[in-house]
Amino acid sequence: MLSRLSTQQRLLFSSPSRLKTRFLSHNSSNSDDGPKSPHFEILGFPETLKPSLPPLHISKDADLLSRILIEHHNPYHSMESSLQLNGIRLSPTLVHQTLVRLKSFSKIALGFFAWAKDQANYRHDEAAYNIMIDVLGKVRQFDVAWQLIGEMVDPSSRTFGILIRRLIAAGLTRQAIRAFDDMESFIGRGTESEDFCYLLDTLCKYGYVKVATEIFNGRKARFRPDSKMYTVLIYGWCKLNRASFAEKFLEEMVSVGLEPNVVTYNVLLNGICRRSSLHPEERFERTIRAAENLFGEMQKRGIEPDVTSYSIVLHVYSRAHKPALSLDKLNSMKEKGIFPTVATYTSVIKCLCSCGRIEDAELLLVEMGRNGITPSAVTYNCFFKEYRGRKDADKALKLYRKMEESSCMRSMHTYNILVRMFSKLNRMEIVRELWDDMKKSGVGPDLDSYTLLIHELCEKQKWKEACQFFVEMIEKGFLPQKITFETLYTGLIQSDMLRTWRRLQKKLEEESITFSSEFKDLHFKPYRR
DNA sequence: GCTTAGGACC
Repeated sequence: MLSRLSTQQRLLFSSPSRLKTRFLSHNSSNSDDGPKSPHFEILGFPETLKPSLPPLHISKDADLLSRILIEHHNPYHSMESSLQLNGIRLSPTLVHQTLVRLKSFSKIALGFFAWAKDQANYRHDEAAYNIMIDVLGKVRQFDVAWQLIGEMVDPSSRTFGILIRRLIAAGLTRQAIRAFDDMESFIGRGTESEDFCYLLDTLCKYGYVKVATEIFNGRKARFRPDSKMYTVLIYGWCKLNRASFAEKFLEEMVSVGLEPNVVTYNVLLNGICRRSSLHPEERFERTIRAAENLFGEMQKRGIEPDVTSYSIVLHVYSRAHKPALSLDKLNSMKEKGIFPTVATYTSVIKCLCSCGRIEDAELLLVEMGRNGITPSAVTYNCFFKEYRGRKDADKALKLYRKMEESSCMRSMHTYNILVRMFSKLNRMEIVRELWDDMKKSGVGPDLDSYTLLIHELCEKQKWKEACQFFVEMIEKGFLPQKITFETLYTGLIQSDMLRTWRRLQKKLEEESITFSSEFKDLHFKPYRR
C-alpha cells in the first residue's frame, strides 16, 4: 500500500531530480496555493473502505473518493482497470471537491477528470475545468491546459485568468501575454480594461513589474488607464523597492487627470514602511516621519486614512518594539471612528507580546471578542510564542483549548510552536494529542513538524520512535534535511540499534534517497540545539 | 481579482 503511494508520487514528477521536486514542492508553503501534503493518514486506511465494496457512499463523499483514487489508481492505467467506479453518481459538488483534494496529484486528478468525461458521460461545468486547468498549470502542463480550454463550451475570462496566473507563476510571461491576446477569440467578447488590469496585477504580484510597465505603455491607447491600473503598477514598483518609479507613476496618474484614492496611498505607505530598517532609533523616526508626511498629503487631498493605513503604521511600531506608541495609535484611530480589524489587533498584540506585556495583550484579546472580531491563528500564535518563552504550559494549553472551542483554524505554525514547546517540557502526552489534531484537521504535518519532532525525540534518545517518524515522513514524500538523517544515524549506531539502523537504510535505498556522501568521512556530533 | 497582521533555528 505504501509503496504504491510512493510509486504514484514518483510518477507524478517525471523529472529526474524528483526528490528535489518533492522537497521544493513541500517547501513552498508561502505561495498562495502551492502543493500541500496529503491530507490523510495512509497508514491507517481501513480495510473496509476499499473499493471492492459497493461504492454507493462514495457518491457523496469526496474525501473518501479522493483517498481511494490516490491509493489505488495507477495513473498509467485506465480508471476501470484499477478501480470499480461504475456505480458512482457524479454530481458537480462531488467532482469539484474531489478535484480540489487531488490538487497535489495532477496525474490522478486528470485521470479522474478524463474518466468522468469519457467513460461516465459526465459533463464538466466551468468550475471543474477551472480547477483542472489550475492543477495542470501548477505542474506546467500548459499544452494539456490549452486542450481543455479548447473543448470548453464557453470559457470565461476567469478561466483565462487562471491560465495566465499559472503561466506567469511559471515565468512564462510572453506566453501569458499571448494567452491574454488570444482570449477574445475564445470568450466571445472583446477584452476589457478589467481583464487588462488583472494581467498587470498578476505580472506585478509575481515580480514582473518591468514587463507590466512595458505592456501598459504599449496598450495605453487600447485600454483606457484607470486609477486601479496605476495603483497596481505603483504597488509593483514599491514591491521592488523602486520608490522613484512608483512616484513617477503617481505623477503621471495625476497628470492624466486620475485621482489617487486611499488604496493608492496605502500602497505607497506600505512601500515606505514595508522593508525600511528600524534598527537605530533615527531610522525608525525617519520612517515614521515619512509615513506621517504621507498621511498629511492624503488629508490635503481630502482622503481619509482607513484601517489599512493605520494597520501599516502599527506594524512598523510592532517591528520597532514600541508598545506604548502602538497602544496610543490604536486608541487614536478608535477615537476617529475607525474600527480595527484582525490585522490591526494582531499587530498590536504581537508588539505587546514581544515586549513581555502579555497581560495587556490578553486584555486586547478580550476586547476583540467584545467587538466581535475573531482572532486568527496568527493572533493566537503571538501568545503561544510568548508562553513558550515563559514555559507557561498551563496558559498555552488553556488558550489552545479556547482555540478549539471557538473552532479557530490552527495553522501549521500553531502546531509547530506548541509541539516544540511541549516536547521541551517533556509533556509527550500533549505532543501526541497535538500531532493527532494536526493530522485530523488536515493542515499537517509538514517538513518542519517532522524535523522538529524527530530532533526532539533524538534529544530524548528515543531513537526508535524518531526512526518511525523518519520513515513516515519519507513515505509522505518529504525529503529530510541532512542534519536530521545524521543525528538519527549517529544516535542509532552509538546506541547499538543495528536492526533499526538497517531498516532505515533499506527505506532510503527503496526510495533512492542519498545524502551527500562526504558524511562518511565526517566525525558526527549528536544533535544539540 | 488595487492596499494591511504572518516561524525559528543557526
